[in-house]
Amino acid sequence: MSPLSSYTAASLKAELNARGWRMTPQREKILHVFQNLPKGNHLSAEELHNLLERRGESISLSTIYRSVKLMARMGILRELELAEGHKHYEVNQPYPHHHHHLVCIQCNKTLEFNNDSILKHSLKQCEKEGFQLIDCQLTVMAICPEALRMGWPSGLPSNWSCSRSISQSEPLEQEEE
Amino acid sequence: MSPLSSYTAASLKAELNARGWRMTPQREKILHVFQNLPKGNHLSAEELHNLLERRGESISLSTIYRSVKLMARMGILRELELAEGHKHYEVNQPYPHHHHHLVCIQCNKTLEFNNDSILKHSLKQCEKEGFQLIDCQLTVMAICPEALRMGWPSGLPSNWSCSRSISQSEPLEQEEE
DNA sequence: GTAGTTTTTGCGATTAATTATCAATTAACT
DNA sequence: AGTTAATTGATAATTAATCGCAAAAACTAC
Ligand SMILES: [Mn+2]
Ligand SMILES: [Mn+2]
Ligand SMILES: [Zn+2]
Ligand SMILES: [Zn+2]
Repeated sequence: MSPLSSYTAASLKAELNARGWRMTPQREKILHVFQNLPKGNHLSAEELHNLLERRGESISLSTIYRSVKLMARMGILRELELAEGHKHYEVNQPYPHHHHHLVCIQCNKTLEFNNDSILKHSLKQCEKEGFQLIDCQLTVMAICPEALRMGWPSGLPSNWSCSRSISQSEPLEQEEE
Repeated sequence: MSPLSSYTAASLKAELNARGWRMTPQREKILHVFQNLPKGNHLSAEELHNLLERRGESISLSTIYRSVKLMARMGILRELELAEGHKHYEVNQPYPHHHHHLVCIQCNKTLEFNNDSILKHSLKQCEKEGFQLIDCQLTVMAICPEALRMGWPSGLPSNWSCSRSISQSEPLEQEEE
């Protein structure tokens, strides 16, 4: 099984067993949900729990938490810290399907984008320091067009109002000494 | 006050008052701690609280939480999601002092590194989507040399063991169709 | 500087996400 | 089929962070 291909129920079982762990219907269902999740979607433990509940394939919340954590540690899922106070998960698609996230800190709208050079820079830094790269996540915190149209930052109810954010017209070419 | 310079107690007060908010000894003390924090250090709310406690300048934990959140929203501090289950803060040094983080997911050792092109890529993506950039954080999750020497992943007690992490010898040049 | 107004603080209580405990169940191996 | 150890589900516990409120303090205008 190539590290660039997707997990199947069979390959998940194989990897679990190789570590002395077990395949279960719960783990298979969870894998299935993530494999069929439309591109650009992310699920929190709670959301995954509700989704399965609605489908009549209920799994206890404890098991949900345990499973996504395990699958993240195995490299099957990616654990994301977006801007909502809880973790989100998605299938971990290694290079070249690796992507990053643009998040509106006002409304939590999240867009994905591909950029291979970020992985390249991360690898370079790892090599320089003798680390072994596992994953890299660029999170771009920004304000979406909708929030801008609504008058961000002044026209907003006790929310973000950054007055010294990095200017979009800042010079960006030269290296600092 | 240039957006590229550091905040002083006076400029903090000016910015607070401009928004109808108030300067307090608590906020001044917290600013002072971050301004004198050695490069590469980050503080959680709890750690900041303890640090001030030890110096005999005790501030209630509620106020600590409120203050760092406020100063992050003002753009004075940067709110970091590293690998420890709680937020860390550092002074927000805009370009060209902007930096990113290489984190060992095994021991939480954190190294900083500069890389202007990441900010450039983030800006490009923001412009493409019509967003206004506030901050961007590349978090590189990896295994440090120490953990590797200890035999990661097999020689580790019920911890991370990614078998399909992005290989360091993967081809990285071509674009996907 | 004093008074008035509004924000801020400190305390305790509260929420929300996640983890721990443990008996009952079940997957894997022989 | 029987043995063994991992896993589940239910519940309790933990932890980071927020909330409500009365007292204290900062700004503003006299
Ligand atoms: Mn994604
Ligand atoms: Mn830093
Ligand atoms: Zn938005
Ligand atoms: Zn380490």
